[in-house]
Amino acid sequence: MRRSELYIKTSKSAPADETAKNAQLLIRAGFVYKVMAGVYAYTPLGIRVIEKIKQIVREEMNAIHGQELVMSSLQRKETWEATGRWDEKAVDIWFKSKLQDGTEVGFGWSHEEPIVEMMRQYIQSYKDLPSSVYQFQTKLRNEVRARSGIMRGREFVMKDMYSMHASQEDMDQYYDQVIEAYKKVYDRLGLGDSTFVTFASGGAFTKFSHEFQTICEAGEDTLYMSPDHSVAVNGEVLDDATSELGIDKSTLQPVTTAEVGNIFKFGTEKSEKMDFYYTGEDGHRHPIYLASYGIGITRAMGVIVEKTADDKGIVWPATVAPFGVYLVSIGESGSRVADEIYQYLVDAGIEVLYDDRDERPGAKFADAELMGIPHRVTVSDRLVEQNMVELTVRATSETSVLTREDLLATLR
RNA sequence: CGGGAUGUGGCGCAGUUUGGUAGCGCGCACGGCUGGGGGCCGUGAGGCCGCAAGUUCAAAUCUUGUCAUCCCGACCA
Repeated sequence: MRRSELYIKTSKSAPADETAKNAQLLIRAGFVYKVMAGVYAYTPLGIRVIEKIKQIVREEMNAIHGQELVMSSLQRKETWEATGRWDEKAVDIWFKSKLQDGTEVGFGWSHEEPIVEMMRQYIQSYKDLPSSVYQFQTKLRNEVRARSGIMRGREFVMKDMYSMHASQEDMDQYYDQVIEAYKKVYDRLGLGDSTFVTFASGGAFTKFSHEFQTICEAGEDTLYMSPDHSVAVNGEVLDDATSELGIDKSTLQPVTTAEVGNIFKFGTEKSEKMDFYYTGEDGHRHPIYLASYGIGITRAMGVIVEKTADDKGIVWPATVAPFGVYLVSIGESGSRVADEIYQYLVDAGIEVLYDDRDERPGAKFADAELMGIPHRVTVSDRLVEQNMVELTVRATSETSVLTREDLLATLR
């Protein structure tokens, strides 16, 4: 894409009403637009990152036989009444409204109950199990207080998956498979080294859940970790979990983390409440074992920014960067040759953001760095004389002068 | 929902204490110079000073209300 055709404009200053680093940088670099507190729109640049993250998650969920679908944002009151969660005393983050005929509806903050209600239509026999479905959905949550930029909004993109099983053993086995899939996801997002599976509060249906927590100063949680990182417990269940695991609490050290995923087993409790049963080989009806698995897509995006940014701006891992290359043209012959290089790289399947604007070099360099594109390729008059191009790595500032063939080989 | 702070061209800010006809930087438009780190010069466009009521000859400035935003806390499947 040519920069001259991209409407995005970068800014030297961050908006005064944002203090979160992720929001400041994402707004300055033109990835997001703030609509109101906790609500952000994503620009053409921003959705490229979201789609990259989603695709990684999609591939890993498909690999464990998850089937993608999309539920609705509008939900029925009756769907939630069976489990008592329509009540605002049970769930205090509901957005609710009414149809013109007075019918009450809710805006989806979760899709647990709606998924069960829908799957009931399709799953009746042990032959239909196990099954696992997932979606990417914009969740709407009426949080009393939004904060931390895109890390905790009232509207955010989440991947939620639900698995259904005939037995506890089958659910447990699949649950462990999901943990491994999640680890692959966080590895690919560049967060693997700092993300840990932790014991956390189980909420309404189980005693403990597992959270995927990434060490991040901007996070809201406190994790207690053993020195070898083999045990990680969320502060909210520290006493319970350590006694259950037989661990001396004083050996664990606190770190600030951000929750980037949460998985939990419902067992059969929710199925029983929602009349979600299957007929077994024995001809009798049995409740279905359910588990649920979430990944905050937009939150992960915010965490990546928080963790990788330096004083010049964002530093996207190559796996989620909106473009692989930021191509800078300098001077007249530089621009002419940059046009060629652009076509050359695009034809080779490389995603290039080509800064073809009539701007001074410094402005282009600053934008390349602020936007966090992994590689900057510079084509200037003086490089054209040598028939060479320059490659600069965003993360390390390492610079090399190459032929265009070597450039392509390096980028691949 | 409790506590604190802030709302002034698209963005960042000054002006409010001591009321007197709104200013700076960035950005934007036009012209020129420049051309490897957000460069320079000139000209110009753009503002119901969050909104509403009140005090006053006169309100960005004082009073009251209200809305919004941020931070801390509580909350957070």
